[in-house]
Amino acid sequence: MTRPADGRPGETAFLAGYRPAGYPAFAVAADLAVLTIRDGLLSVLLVRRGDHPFAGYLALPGGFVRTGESAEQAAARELAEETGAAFTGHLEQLRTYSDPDRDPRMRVVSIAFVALAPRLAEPRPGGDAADARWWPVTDLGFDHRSGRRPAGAAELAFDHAKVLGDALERVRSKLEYTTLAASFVGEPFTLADLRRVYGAVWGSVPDLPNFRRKVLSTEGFIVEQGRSDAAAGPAGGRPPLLYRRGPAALLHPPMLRPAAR
Amino acid sequence: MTRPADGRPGETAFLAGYRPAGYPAFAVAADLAVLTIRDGLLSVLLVRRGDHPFAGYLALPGGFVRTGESAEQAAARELAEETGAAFTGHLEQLRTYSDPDRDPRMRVVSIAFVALAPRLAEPRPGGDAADARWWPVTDLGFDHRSGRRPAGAAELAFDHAKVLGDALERVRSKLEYTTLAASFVGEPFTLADLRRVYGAVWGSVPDLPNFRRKVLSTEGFIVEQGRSDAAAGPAGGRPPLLYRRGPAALLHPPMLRPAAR
DNA sequence: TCAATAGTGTCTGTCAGACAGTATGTG
DNA sequence: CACATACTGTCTGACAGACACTATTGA
Repeated sequence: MTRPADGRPGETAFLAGYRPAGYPAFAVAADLAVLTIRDGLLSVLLVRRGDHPFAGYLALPGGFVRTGESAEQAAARELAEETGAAFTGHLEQLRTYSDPDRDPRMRVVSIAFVALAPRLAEPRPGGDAADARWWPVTDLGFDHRSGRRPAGAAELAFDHAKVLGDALERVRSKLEYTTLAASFVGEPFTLADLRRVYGAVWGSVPDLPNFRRKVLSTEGFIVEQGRSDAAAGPAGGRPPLLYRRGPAALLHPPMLRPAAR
Repeated sequence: MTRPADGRPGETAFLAGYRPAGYPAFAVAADLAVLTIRDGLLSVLLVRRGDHPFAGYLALPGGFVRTGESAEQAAARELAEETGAAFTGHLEQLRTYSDPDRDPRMRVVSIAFVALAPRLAEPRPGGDAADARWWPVTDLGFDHRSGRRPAGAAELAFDHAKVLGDALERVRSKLEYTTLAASFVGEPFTLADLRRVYGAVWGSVPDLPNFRRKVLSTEGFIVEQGRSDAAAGPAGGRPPLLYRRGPAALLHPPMLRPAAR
């Protein structure tokens, strides 16, 4: 992106003599809303904080951005530390939270990320987290509509309740116009698996025939992978066709969530 | 958002003894992509940099976030400084750019914003900007589709070409599912004015009868304000009805840009 | 044969694309 | 009157909602 300063006359000399001055110093954190579907419930990975501030509170995993790495790299690093393996799912920037008093210790700007993953192994504790585990977002007081929470819901540390609310709304709306739902299921998956993702995220499952028609008619959303050999349900039933994620990223036209209409 | 530490046992004492240590210090900037429609062209406010680094290059206006203010407050302050008056249009966070070498002086994280405004008075120079003026984005090599630019287009300072490309894509897509287009026109406006906004942002004007039907049938998008008394065009013609922005923020279902289908 | 899960066909209403037509102003 | 701009009516096809139906498995 940025060309070397040598291409710009006089700049190298300027930089050699440059001393930063007069700008307030900030710590910069990368915080993660890691979402997955567990037992049909949209769930988020939270850590129980062991140290002040907000000792004992639930918090989004995260950490400070280091010298020499971007916020995206920091987020990927945190994610790998938290889950114990290189992360291969979907990771995107959400937004940045910069209220002056959002951290009582000092001035910290938090660049928040959303990560979507198929059901992962149980997380292992890392950093200053006393423990880390999955929480169904409904257990935290988040509904499927607004992302706002009733008074009395479990309090999260810092402004993480707002961050998580924004993350949920981002995901709910991205299911409408992208193929992101497929990031929530392990491969290969069935159409019923994929439909359950929409049910968990939106709070209501789309009508099955219409859902099939939409997904199958969207070129490149999913790719058929053959029929499972011997994978009928526990109580019998026709074995489903299996699919993998396709190359398409966008849905045109979008699939609007039921309540929105 | 954050409750006072007094509600959390032991934290006040912890904070009294706390000394920040071990975290890299960053400068945090708020940079602005201020967009408007001028002479039917989507245009962005750019400053010509007077000082190193990138002396002589075009850049997005912006500045460092100060102690005690959020990035949003910093953006609003910069905007007011740049335009010479309190800003009343639409201002939203775009995303944060944090590549380690995006600024050759030091580590600077840039929180970028998009501002939309009706045609403003000519900007007045401020800060380290040698001068500030409006540039049609097509003159900068941005097309109406991808936001990516051909090699050889006028170079912008830092990573601002990427920021501006992201801003343009944000606006193009937000016109689809929000009523944001009305932020680009001064009140009162005509339906033809509003339609020209879509034309300028998308690169092709929507079909007029269909556009009218969509806009007028979306409750709360615009509010009729009576007919202009004596405002026929220079060559005559029927005087148009006048409108103001309505309370609705979202379009359901969305109005998709022509090329997308 | 039954229960259970997978998958299909089809009617209907809504809405966007296309475009021909009407209304109301100025010179 | 011509002309320019504003505005309306309507046909059509694409597609989503709703829901009744068929298919294939295990017990």
